[in-house]
Amino acid sequence: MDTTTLNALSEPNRLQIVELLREGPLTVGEISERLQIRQPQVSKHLRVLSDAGIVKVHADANRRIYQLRPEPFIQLNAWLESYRRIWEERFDSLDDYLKEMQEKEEK
Amino acid sequence: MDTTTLNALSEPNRLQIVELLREGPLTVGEISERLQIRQPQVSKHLRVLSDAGIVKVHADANRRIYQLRPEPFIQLNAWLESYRRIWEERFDSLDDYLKEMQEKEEK
DNA sequence: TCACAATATTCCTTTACAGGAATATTCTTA
DNA sequence: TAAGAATATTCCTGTAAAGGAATATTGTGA
Repeated sequence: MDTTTLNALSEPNRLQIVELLREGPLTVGEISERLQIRQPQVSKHLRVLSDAGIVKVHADANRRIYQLRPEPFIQLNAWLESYRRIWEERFDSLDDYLKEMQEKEEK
Repeated sequence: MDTTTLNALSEPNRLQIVELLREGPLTVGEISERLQIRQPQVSKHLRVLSDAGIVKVHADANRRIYQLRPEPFIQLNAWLESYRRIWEERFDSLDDYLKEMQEKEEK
């Protein structure tokens, strides 16, 4: 797992943009209006999201339509899978660790 | 979704620590050694992870055993769920958007 | 071609935060 | 109780990055 996706999503305004785009593609102006963020900042955030591969652009006249790309989410999901055992695990792994420590000390 | 979890995970060294802890609980010293990061930095990163609720500590003599907490991962997974339709969706949502735009202009 | 609309970029300032080094704290054991 | 582990904290410095304001760019339609 590389941190570019997480990093891009960790900025509050950027996360808001992503959550908004979850409902469907939007123009820069629409995003700016809906979120009450000035247009230049929206463009900058979209740039970061685009560089991270989280959104893609489609030119339509002099508008730019932004939409989410599925890949990073699929990737994130795959990464999370490897942690699934942590919350499905019935036994307390801390006990295991302490037992191990004890065994080492007995040697 | 709040950004504290994402923010904590977006730092490369911190992510490494989390990935290491995925295998089981570890001491500060063990983390420091395994990842070749100086102890004070490890402690600092663990502090951030702890504040974010990603890890919990268990005192054992003068050692501190850190281990992952499941909650943030469960939460992250739930959040990701809401994006699942994006990558499972068969139809191209961009086309829908363009059609909507066209309809609006015809009015 | 010109004026305007939509978007991107640049420059500046401020703030958050990571790492280094040193030191403080806490616990154990001899 | 003193010394030494293991860990946490503090202070400092450098750097990345976010927001504001202004401006550049690109495309459209008259």
